[in-house]
Amino acid sequence: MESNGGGSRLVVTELSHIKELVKELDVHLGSSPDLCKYLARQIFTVTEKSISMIRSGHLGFHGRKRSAVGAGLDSPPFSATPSPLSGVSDMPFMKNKKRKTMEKGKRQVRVGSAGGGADGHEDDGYSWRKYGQKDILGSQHPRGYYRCTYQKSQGCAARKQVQRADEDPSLYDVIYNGEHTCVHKATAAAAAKAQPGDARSLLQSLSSSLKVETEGLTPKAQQQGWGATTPPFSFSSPAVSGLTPSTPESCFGQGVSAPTSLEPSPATSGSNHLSMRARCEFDTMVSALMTATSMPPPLAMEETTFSLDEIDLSFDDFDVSCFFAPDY
DNA sequence: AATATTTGACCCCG
DNA sequence: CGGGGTCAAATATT
Repeated sequence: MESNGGGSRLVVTELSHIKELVKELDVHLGSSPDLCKYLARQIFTVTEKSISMIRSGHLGFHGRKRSAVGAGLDSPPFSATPSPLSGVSDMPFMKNKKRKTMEKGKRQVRVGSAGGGADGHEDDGYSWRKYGQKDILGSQHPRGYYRCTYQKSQGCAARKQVQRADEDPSLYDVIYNGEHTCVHKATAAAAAKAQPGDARSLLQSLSSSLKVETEGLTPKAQQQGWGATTPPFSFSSPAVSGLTPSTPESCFGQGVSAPTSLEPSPATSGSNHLSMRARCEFDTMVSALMTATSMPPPLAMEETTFSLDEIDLSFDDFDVSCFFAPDY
């Protein structure tokens, strides 16, 4: 449906936006440990790099494989700013409306529903549980109230409100309230402050985040957990396989549970975005890993440099292995 | 049986 | 008092 030219431009636009979001995150994150800031900066850097890569045509877009991105997996574990997908506009909407200074700690975004399912809105990467719905005065559509699924198990206080826009039913206004304290966000924290020697947890975080990226694309194996089916990404490393996560589920409440259909939606501009993002995440995590473990002695990466093509490949095979050479 | 959603009641605040 | 956010019992789903 889309030409490659327009596609890449779209990607650039998209990434630029992510860049903006990250910038904002960097600001809003003033209350969090500066390590998070560091991570945010990393993401920013990588994003920029990616953009320049695309600009220089370094990566020809093989517009193959319409990986259904209908359910936009997004918001990397360490991103406190949920950024659903395509239509995220920070809030330049709400024109001459009586802007009621939003309380601090709230973030509002408008997202498009694209292929998020005939009824539902976009999946932002977290799993939510609806706890209420209310008709709002002056609004045609009711407002839904959600809280993080892990509020009970992990005390995650994140909440959000979703309301369909009156003007354009294909858009939703989402107000996020509170930060995620569940593993998803904890992933970042873990990555940031992991002490040397705690590399295994980092690797786990990494793999879990990559898993999140992949999950929505898995035609089969949409089962959660690692055991049963082939994990989206397998990490071959004595250090890791050695400890064999007792119960990955208990370690991190597994990633997205994409309630939205995995139907092969037209995938307007999907795969590339995803690939890019997966790569960005990977890079970020890797650098965090290296930093946290003080690169030199602990871990030495061997094949951590899989390119976009390889990642894309993984979407086909679901069998990409990363070899972390533990020299100890 | 365990979990998620629906929906009216309840509560707080302007 | 009334709007909007949350609770929780009843249902629906898995």
